[in-house]
Amino acid sequence: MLSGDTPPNQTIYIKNLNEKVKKEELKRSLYALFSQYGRILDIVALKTSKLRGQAWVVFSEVTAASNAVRQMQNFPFYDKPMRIQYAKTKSDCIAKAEGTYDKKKKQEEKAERKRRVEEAQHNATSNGPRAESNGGPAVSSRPGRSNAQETVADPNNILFIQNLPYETTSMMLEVLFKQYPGFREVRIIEAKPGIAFVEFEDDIQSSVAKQALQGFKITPQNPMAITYAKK
DNA sequence: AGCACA
Repeated sequence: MLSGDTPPNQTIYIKNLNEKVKKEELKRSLYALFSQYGRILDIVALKTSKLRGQAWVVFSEVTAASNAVRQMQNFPFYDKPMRIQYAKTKSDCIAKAEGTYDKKKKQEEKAERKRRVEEAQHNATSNGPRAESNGGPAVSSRPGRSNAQETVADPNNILFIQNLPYETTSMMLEVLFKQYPGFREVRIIEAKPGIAFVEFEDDIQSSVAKQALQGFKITPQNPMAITYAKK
């Protein structure tokens, strides 16, 4: 069964984003990463409790969105694999451009959403013999075993770089990575084009570089995918 | 997990 069950839309909806990243930086990075698929008209990201960790990227073409959904699916971005779907509704900026944007209708929808939230809250508090929130044993079941985070490698002072263009040299990578403190060396594997290992002194320093260069494009087709090397 | 337009 396919998981992306929403019909194509020129806007993509991204979740599982790293919530620690500041909004402006997040937008910039998303722009850098996704502009390779087409013209981006808008990026929406809110940090409200309900909307943090999510973003909408509006493309000028549905085909661009489709490629982005497929090709960037699970792309490691700020240490977390992106989950990408088509947006459920048309973005305001599109409706505005089409002249179909109806401000009044929009306000009604917003008021309606708000109403429903308040109603739900009202039901939760005033009404019914609901179990109150003071009795819970605070389910902090962290069962010693790491329950399968789908093979995301633990932090490591060595980074594993994928999706490099064939013509990448270790010198090119060195220029990029040595701007970050703790840089030690680059190792490219002649027999395996497209990948490289970059070593730092410790995993804090490697993490900084990893985050900074995640998605960096040596060519427009090659956003780097950086993960920690396996131990 | 969570679909908005600060």
